[in-house]
Order: sequence, then C-alpha cells, then structure tokens
Amino acid sequence: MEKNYTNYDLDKLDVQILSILMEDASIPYTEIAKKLIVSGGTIHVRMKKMEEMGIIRGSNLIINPQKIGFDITAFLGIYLEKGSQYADAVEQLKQVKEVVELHYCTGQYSMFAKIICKDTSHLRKVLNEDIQGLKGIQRTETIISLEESIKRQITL
Amino acid sequence: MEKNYTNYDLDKLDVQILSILMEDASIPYTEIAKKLIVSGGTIHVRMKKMEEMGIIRGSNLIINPQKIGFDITAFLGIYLEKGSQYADAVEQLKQVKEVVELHYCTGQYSMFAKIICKDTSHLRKVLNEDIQGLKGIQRTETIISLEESIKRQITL
DNA sequence: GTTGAAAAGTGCTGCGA
DNA sequence: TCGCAGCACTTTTCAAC
Repeated sequence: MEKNYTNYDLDKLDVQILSILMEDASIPYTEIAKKLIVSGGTIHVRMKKMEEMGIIRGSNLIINPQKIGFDITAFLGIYLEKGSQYADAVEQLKQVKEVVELHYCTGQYSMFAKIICKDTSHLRKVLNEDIQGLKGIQRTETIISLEESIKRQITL
Repeated sequence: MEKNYTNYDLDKLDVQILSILMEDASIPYTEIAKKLIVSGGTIHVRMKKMEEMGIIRGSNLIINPQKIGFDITAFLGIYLEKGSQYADAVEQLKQVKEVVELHYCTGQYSMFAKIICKDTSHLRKVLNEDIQGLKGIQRTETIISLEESIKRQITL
C-alpha cells in the first residue's frame, strides 16, 4: 500500500480517524468503523498506536467560559527585563490559573499569554496583582478580545 | 441547600464534575461518581442539565500538532483598512484552514489570529497568498511561537 | 494488519424513596 | 430530587486469517 499520504507514520486511515475524533471525541469507535468500512478492532488498534506515539495527548470537555461567568478573554504581550529570566517567568505564570496559554516568541514581546477572566475587575486584579508584580517582568501590553469569531482545530 | 457557590445555576457538585472532565473527558461517569460519593445516575443527570444549558459545547481529542508535522504556531495582528470590513474578513479567514482562532479586539490591531503551519515555507504561503491578499486587510504583524510553555483550560 | 465475536465495563432509563 | 438496578451499548481482547 502506498505510504506517506501525510507526515510521519500516519496513513490515510489514521488521519481519517483523527479528523473525526478531533471534532467530537464522543463518537463511538463502532460508528467510525462503519463510516470508514473497517472493523471496530482496527480503530482501537490505530488509536492505541497513536496514543503511544504521543500524537494524541488526551481528550477534554469543551465548556463555554461565558456561560459560567468568564466573560473576558485577553492576550498579553509581556516584556522581560532580561531574556534569561524566561524559565523563571514560566514557573511563576503557571501559578496564575487565569493564564491558559503561554508562548515564548519572536518579535517585540518576550512572551505572549492568553488569559481568561470573569470581568474587568477580575482582569485588573490579575494584571496588577498577579502578573505585573512578578520578578523579571518589565511591562505588559493588553489586547482584549471582544469576540471570538473562529475557534477550531487544525484540519489534517 | 446553599446555592451560589459559583456563578449561574452551578452548585459545587456541577463544578467538581466539570473540573474532572475538563482535564480528561474519557474518565467514566462511574469513576467520577465514586470520587465525589454520589451515584452514577446523578452524574448523568447533571451532565445532561449542563449540556442543555449550553455550558458544555462538546468534547474533542487533543492532538500534538508537532508530532504530525505542524511545527509552527504563530499569532497574527491584522490591520483592516476600515473597521467595517470585519464581518467580511471573518468570512474570508474561515476559508483559511490554518487559522485556528480569530478574535475581534481592542488595541492596535483590528483582529488577532492564531495560525498553525507545517514549516516556514507553509507559513509564508499562508501569509502571502492566503491572508495578505484578502480584501480589506491592510497589513499584518507576525509573532512566531518558539515554545508553548502553558496550554490548559480555566480552573473553576 | 485486519477481522469478527465474546467478555468486560460503561451509559442510560424507569421505578422507588 | 436522588439513588439503585437492569438493559443496551461500547470498548477491549484474542484467536484466526
């Protein structure tokens, strides 16, 4: 059979399985098997292989943050005093539970974070008390998201 | 019983269920029931209620993009020629499958996007051919993520 | 690697408290 | 409203191809 439909060791079947489950992880293996015209056992074997390869990190429930009172999504450009303080800053930011993503990046900012807060006063508290006071952080720039127009996974 | 442990109609049990499933959606209800010392049926009822309320959007498989050859995560600050072109731009960017997040936002940029590409030449193609050519987009600024240090959901 | 079916475990539903 | 118990469905395993 032809290989290299895509990268690494994934063949077409693997990619099809991933594509389906990336949209909805609750679809049963038996249904996927029917759709792709293979047996349920095969789906199971492929999934196990991909889990062992580290391609699949796990699954999670997607909740709507706004429905439970988390109304503000913001991005934070962070300037460090010295680039070498990066590792330190990561450890400190891990303690701030409102930080949901943190990137070490190129460009004007040393680091770039995504944070989710309940309201403006919560955001102010996180910025002033939890983040700007951290050792090594010089200053931050805040971009507030007024609307999330697209939110999806990559298409394989 | 006391209500308002948190926002809206969620009581402590609901929040505990969500917290567990947000980290790993594959944990069986029976196990959650044991952990929280209630019956499996109760978990089921609570989940159903939260799904109907729109708090739970669904579940999805978390894959490691790097393991399947998507090596570059970048953020894109987008300047529109006119703010009124926002709706148009959203529709056009929905067609670019490398765009996984798009926000309408405050600050210097009109819009802010997160994109995932295979390599630098793929990124260049997406930027030059797919995005910068779109109607209404004046220019973009690219921030490339060299390392994703934190990636998680909000803590309730 | 794949299949099909049997065994084990989980999700769902209705009745009772 | 919650918990228990039985049924239906899914996942998992395994011998055979």
